[in-house]
Amino acid sequence: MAHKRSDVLAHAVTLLDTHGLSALTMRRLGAELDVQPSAIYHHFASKQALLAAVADEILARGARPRTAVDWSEQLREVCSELRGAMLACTDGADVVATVWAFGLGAAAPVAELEKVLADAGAPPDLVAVASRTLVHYVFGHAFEEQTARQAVSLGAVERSLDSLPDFDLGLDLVIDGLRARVPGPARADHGPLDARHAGRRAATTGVQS
Amino acid sequence: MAHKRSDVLAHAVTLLDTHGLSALTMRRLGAELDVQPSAIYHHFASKQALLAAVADEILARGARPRTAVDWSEQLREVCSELRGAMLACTDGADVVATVWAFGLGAAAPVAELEKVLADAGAPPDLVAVASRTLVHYVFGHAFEEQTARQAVSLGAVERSLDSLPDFDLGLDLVIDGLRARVPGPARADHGPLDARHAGRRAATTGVQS
DNA sequence: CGTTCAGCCTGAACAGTGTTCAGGTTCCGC
DNA sequence: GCGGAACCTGAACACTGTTCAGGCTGAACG
Repeated sequence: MAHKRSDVLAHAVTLLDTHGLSALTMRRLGAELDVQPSAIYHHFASKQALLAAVADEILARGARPRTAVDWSEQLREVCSELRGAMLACTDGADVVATVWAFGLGAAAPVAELEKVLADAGAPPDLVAVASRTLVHYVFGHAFEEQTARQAVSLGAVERSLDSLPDFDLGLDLVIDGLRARVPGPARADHGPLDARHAGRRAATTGVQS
Repeated sequence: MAHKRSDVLAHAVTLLDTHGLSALTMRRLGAELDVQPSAIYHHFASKQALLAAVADEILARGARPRTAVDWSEQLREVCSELRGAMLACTDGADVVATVWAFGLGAAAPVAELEKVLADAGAPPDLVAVASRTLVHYVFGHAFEEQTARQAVSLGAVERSLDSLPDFDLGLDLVIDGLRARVPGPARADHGPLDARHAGRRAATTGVQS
């Protein structure tokens, strides 16, 4: 029976998650579908196009409902969802970040960040800079965390996972810098920003691995 | 005449700069040296090891003297040098960021950032988080800028280069967020941080391309 | 002088990679 | 029944990083 584009995509995501990016080969994916490698080119113009679709699928699967009203919390929500989606799939950060960097896909989160910032009243320059700064941070952090995690699981290094920099703290660094530049009603009702971290950490770090 | 390891490395960097990362092949590098591809393995254990050496060489070539005394300006100096070094070589950001992400090299800038922050009196957690946040930002920004630049030069997209987010502004975002968390004598003698950007931009953006 | 030995290299091969293409099915709607 | 779209085959092309047995060269040593 013939496969549809969505079947090929689903198998590609499964193969990526179970055996990693290096196993996501046209030949291996073809074998998984009981099909010649060349058959995949009927559904995707190139491997890059396949990977772009995989990246978008990873993001779609990690979607979570939006509840925050404050713009700084909205930024945190988007970044947290992006991070969770990438970490939920083996080599997800690598795939998503690469696809986005080459402008082939994975553009939704950035657009969302831009919208939040624009609605908060940030000037256009700041919207562009801040959304990219945030996304660079999320990509870099997730990629590093995922790389380190699998380096440990492969027994290459015994570097403890707890020593990885805390995601929320770095995010707060950028958001706090942003608060001084966004005119809107930013909720800055916290003290010297110390105690509130420990409380939120467990909640926002929603990784299912 | 026999080549030394430094000769191979120098030719590799030249090849990378003139024809890009995709041209940096063992076979092509061998041809450039009038040598069989396998001969390179006498100097470098693998292509990854070669790339790690190339990344360190790119960083070494971009070294600039340190003059700042204030820790925030020191951070800017290190980040600016890192950015300049990567942008000065074709696909430099890609090579350096990848090598660093896999822990194979390019560790010097991060160590330097950590030292500056520690000397400024930042607590250990913050040192780790902030240095990584900064380096993620610099890598992400440089990679995106370099990718966009060569996409334009190849005629693929007509996206204007001026619309790229400003490097210094994003850096200030992080550093300002940092200022509230570092106890030391941070020079925060500026007003609503508007006019000073335009003045410094031309000076710090030291790209020689 | 001859010998030794490390450093450097050859040339062929291996096991993969993404991609292309002419041709061949299969199945649905008209 | 016919046309045509969707899907697939199987072989090939032009690459990639990497390995390995063997050969060459030049400097140091006795």
